[in-house]
Amino acid sequence: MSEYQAVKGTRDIFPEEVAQWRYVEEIVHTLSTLCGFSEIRTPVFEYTELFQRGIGPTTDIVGKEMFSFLPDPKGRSVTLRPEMTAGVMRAALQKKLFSLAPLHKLYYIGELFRKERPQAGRQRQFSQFGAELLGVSSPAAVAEVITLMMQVFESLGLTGLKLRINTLGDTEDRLRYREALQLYFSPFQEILDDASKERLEKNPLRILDSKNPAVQELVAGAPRLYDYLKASSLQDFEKVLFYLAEREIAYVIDHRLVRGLDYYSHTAFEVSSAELGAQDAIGGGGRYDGLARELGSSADVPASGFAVGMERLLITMEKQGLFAALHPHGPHVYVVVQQQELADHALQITWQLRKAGIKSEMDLAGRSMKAQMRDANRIRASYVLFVGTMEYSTGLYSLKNLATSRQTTLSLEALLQFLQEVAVKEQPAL
RNA sequence: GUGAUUGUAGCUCAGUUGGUUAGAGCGCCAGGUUGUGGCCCUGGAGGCCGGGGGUUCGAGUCCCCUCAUUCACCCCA
Repeated sequence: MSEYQAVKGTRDIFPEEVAQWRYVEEIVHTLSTLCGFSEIRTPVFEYTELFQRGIGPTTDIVGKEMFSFLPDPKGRSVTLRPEMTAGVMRAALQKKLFSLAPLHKLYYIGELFRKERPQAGRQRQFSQFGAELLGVSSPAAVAEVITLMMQVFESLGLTGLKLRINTLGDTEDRLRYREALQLYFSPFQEILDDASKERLEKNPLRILDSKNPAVQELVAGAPRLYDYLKASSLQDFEKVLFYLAEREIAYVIDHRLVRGLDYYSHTAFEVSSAELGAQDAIGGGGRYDGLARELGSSADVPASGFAVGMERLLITMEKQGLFAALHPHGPHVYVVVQQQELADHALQITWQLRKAGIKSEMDLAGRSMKAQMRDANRIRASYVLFVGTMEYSTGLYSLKNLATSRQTTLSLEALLQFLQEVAVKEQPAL
């Protein structure tokens, strides 16, 4: 074991796996663009207050999971971003995007940081892709982001995902419901665990998704938010469901789905994967009409969005065998040199091939021909080009197809022409 | 933050009631074939047995501490 290892909760992604990431990222870029979203990249750290205000001081993320530090003794505290939405909204407000146009559709792929104990599907540094639709508040807008998210899953070939959806109503609805909940739970102090008691004061909605069996029994008899929704809120939700049904997106309504972040209102949703173990949420999101005001905006900027955990997505895809067809190919040509005196000549040819756009490789360690051949085989080269005294003197080179073991002798010009032709045929873009 | 789990070669793992120089398979390197790979055969390299302390004539094996891993809780992607 080496002296240094990756920091707890972080990991390295080696080339083979990077190919999987690129494949997924490609689809995210393509589909997001197709749906009219443009990419935004924001800093990995922000002033700590942004998250405190944006995510909410009662949340676990802000309460105990942030990596915060002081860049200089007199400086303001900054925090490695634990989620994306607050930063994106901040950027949009700072740039005064809404004075240019009322509506903005942004998407992102980026790294996040949360100080939690690592476990299956959970790291301290992880990645999410997501989209934010800023400036409109409507069922169509929520349906738009959900559809994009599900579209990505579908394009990747994922199956068996479960989309749960709920409505949290608007601020008024929730305020009335909140009181009802407090009234209902208050008599059961001895049944409630410590966390639930605290939530009873600060955010009683969160008691609903408690996993404590005793608490769950209570929750079963609790009043339903549904009954406290005003007609317009109910209509709003039903319209969202209508859009989903129309697009043949399967969902289940889950009245206990609350989600941990304070800024949600109306629709909230979550997608889980059976492949994931305890941390089975692969993506989630909702509508957050109040966030902009919370961040100091003088005007309302209603919004909705989603975020998908890249690592969890990749794990699920791996489990479902969706990377099987993804085999990164090696160089097109491996230049094998017979004698070390000819190594420079071989190098020169290798570079000629590369200049002609032919992916080429050569042994730089001065190993035996056998070793070079084995290497060519291992890195899955298509052809081997032999450079020996014979080739050097005649200018005619032997090219061997490793798959068929057939070998031909060609001049350098003919070689380049041939390889360029087969290269376009055999190496389609990723 | 809490609980449990596992640390022996690059990887997957053996290692008997504590007993000499710690093993296998795969991988890696070399040779068999001094101009030809995958298969096969032969050989080789590679281990502070996670780290520290203790018990013992003797510790990979037993005890304590520590670090790390993994899984779960909490919560979330």
